[in-house]
Parts: sequence; structure tokens; C-alpha cells
Amino acid sequence: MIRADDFNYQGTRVLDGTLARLGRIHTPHGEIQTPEFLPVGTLATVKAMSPRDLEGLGVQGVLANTYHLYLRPGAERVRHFGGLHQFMNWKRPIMTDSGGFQAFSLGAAREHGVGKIGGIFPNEGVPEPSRTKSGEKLAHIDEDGVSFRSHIDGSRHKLTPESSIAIQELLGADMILAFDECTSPLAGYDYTELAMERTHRWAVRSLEARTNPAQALYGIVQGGEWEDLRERSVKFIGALPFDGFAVGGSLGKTKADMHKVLDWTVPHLPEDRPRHLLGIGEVSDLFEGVQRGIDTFDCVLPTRFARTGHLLVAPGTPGIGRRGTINLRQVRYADDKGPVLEGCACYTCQNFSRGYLRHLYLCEELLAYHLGSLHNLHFLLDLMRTIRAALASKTFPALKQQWLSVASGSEQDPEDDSTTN
RNA sequence: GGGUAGGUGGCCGAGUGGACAAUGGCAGCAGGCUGUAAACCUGCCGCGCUACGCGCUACGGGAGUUCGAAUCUCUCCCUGCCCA
Repeated sequence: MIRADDFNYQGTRVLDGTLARLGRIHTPHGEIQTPEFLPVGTLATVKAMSPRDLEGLGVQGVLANTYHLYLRPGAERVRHFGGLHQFMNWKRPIMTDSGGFQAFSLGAAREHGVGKIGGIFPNEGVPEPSRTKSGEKLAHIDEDGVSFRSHIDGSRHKLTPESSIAIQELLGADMILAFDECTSPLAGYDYTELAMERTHRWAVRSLEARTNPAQALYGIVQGGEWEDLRERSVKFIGALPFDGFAVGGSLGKTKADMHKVLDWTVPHLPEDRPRHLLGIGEVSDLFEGVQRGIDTFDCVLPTRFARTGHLLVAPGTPGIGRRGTINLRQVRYADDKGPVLEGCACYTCQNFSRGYLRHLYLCEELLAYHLGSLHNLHFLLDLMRTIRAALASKTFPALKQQWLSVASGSEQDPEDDSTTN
């Protein structure tokens, strides 16, 4: 079994009746206590945060993106600066996504206006379909790999398992991902199966392409929302000599679907290696994922939310919406002298009022994005610390109960489906 | 005092006889966002309703012309600029 020398996972299941586990991932750039949330820094920066900020927050690792860094500034150039860690001055672990997500986000996602989870939002919340003037999609997939039209200048590029791994080796992250295709929730069974099988072949090719054993290579389970596909995928991917595993692809149309996908997959993954859940990170998802045996998560939500004025708050906070945030742009906070979250220890909550932050957001002052991101990341990382402590003390079920029972009752509770469109 | 340009919904600003409750932009309000083409996107934005429709009030004030006026005429008020 090919295993990176400096990379290993140690962990144990800690809760009877669940797959929840406590552990640590050892990497060449230090350890990650798990379960843990990794902020996303697509372009070799967690937006609006300096590495010093991240260290101050206790961030244990970040996730950057192969496709984006390949386009700009270019993998060779990152290499020229000594690799991603030196380039961005981040001394702790880094994971890079393979670019497989962009096959989706620049392809079907734009075309259909969908996200990884959830229903259809026609012409709502998504930019125009990603096509060039001639009507060409920005991403096109075949057996060999994914052909992209750069969203920056329209130039043509192709990512294959081999080139993705080669780029990721140049970037030099501690954990890299096999090249995969993230399928759309709108893709049917047949297409999802076809894409899954192709991703399996790409997984083998990714392993064969790898030349640097110091980087941990994660395999990605696909199969969409179908039980038999997920089982086939986890069986296939789980049997390969990857250093870790990730659950990717469409996670269905609802939270319940996502939970099922985890139930179908995680139990079949080798226990001695870490498991990552790609692109997931709402508060409830973290609890459900941890309970189902996920070790690490990444998600753009806390930082993206922060840039639009949506700040994470604890269950029961007046004004909380169903995504667990309050929207600081609302006029109701105009004269609010209180902190974003009572009792929060973050710099933002310790020093600034909701009213002031609202002012910054309405003025589009840059400090808003910084202070908001600081709070949201602190909130999630603190939650993960609390979760780890609860796992250690066997109080996880109570903690989860406490967070999720109240959290579901948002203020003007828009009851499940009725608000979907 | 003389001349001249102009007064449009919170602001700026189109429109110069019917298709106008009135293009746009800004501001405002609300919603959306889960491996980031995302400091982004969408919707609403005169008032009131038994609301994919109806009523009322509106384009400086008033009076007219007309089947019909933000658009034409008269008059008054106000503002900018130029000359005294």
C-alpha cells in the first residue's frame, strides 16, 4: 500500500451506535485534530483573511483549488515560489481540490442553475449559463478529461487525471485529490452512472500518475443520490491504495438525501484512513457528518456568507434564518448596539456592534468582509472544538440535540418545501 | 431689471399628444448562496385594495386646447447661467 511517509491518520470511534470518531491527521506541515472544518482558499487565500488571522483563529488547514491556480498564476509559478505553502505563507496543512468540481460548476451547474445539494432555482441566485458567445459551455467532459474555456480570458485548457496530479504536485499541498467529475443533482441515473465509472477510471489513473509519495492522495466516491451507485463507488474507490477518501458529487436534493449518501458510503471506507466530505459546511451538516464518521469538511459558506452580511449565530438568536445566520444588512439592526453573537469570543463580537457592521456592509467597506469572515470562521472552528470536546466526553448527542432542535426553528419558520421557490 | 435654459416618482435622469404609474442609474428593502467565474445573484421599490386585476393620486401651481396631455397654449411660482 502506497502511503505517504509523513502522512498518517490515527483515530478511534468514540460513540456507540455512530461512526463518529476523534483523531488526528499527521501531515508534513503539522497535525489536524479531527473532526475539523477547513476553510476554503481557492486562489491561495482565504478571502479577506491573512494567514495571521487564520492562525489566530486556530485554523488547522485550508483547501485551495487546482484549476484556479493553474489558470492564475500558473502551477509552475507557484513552484517557482517554493510551492503553495511558501507562496501564500501558510505553514499548516493544505489540501487541493483536483479541479473536478469545476467540471460541474462551470458546466452543468451554470446550465441548470443548481448547487451541490438541493432543488432547482431557475434564474435565481445564479449567473447566466456559462457559455461563450458561440454558445459553447465552459466545461466539456470526455473520457480523457475535462476541457475548459477559461472564465478569465476564454482560452482553451484541458485537465486530465494526469495533468491534475502533475499540477497538484507542483502546487505541493499536503493532501491532494484524485481527478473526478462532480455530477449535478439534476443528472439522471444513467448519466451519473456513466460519470461515476469514468471517475473510477480516473481514480486509477490519478494513482498511477502520482510521483510524489510525500503528498497524501485522496480518492473520491461518486454515485450521486443512488444507493447502488454509491455502494459500487465506495467499494471500488475504497479498495484502491489511496491515503484518504472524500465523499463528493451530488448529495441529493435534501439534507435527508445527504445523510443517506453518507450512510451508504462512509461505513464501507477503510477505518484507518481519513474521510473528507467535500464542500459541506452548514452547522447541521457538520453535526450530521461527524456523527456519520466524517473527519474533515471544507466549505465556502462561512466566508461567502460573511461577504454578503450573513453572520452565523447560535440557535435561538432572534432573527436567525434557516441557514443559521442573521442578515446584518436588514434595517432591524440599524440601531443595534449589541454584538453579532452574545458571548462570542471573536474579535468582531468583542469590539463591534451590529449597527456598525451593518453600516460597513451598506457602505461596502472592506472591513466588513474581514470582520464578517473572522466571525464566521471563528464560529465554525469554535463549534468544531466544542464537538471534539463533546466526542471526548461522550456528550456529543446532547450537544447535537441542543444545537439542532432549536436551530431548526428559525424565526419566521418557513416550513420546509414552501420556501424553495 | 433684461435675456436664456430648465422644473419628472428619495436622488440623478429619459420621455416631448395616446402603447405612461412613467426607460435607465443610484439609494432603499427583501430573498438566495454548501469541493468559490460569487465584496455576487435575484426580486420589490407612488398609495390603497375582496391583488397576474381594480381604484386613487401623480411629471412645479392654476387655467385651457383635445375623444385623450408628463408631452400643446396661457398665466403664476421657483432654479441655473449670461448681461446690466
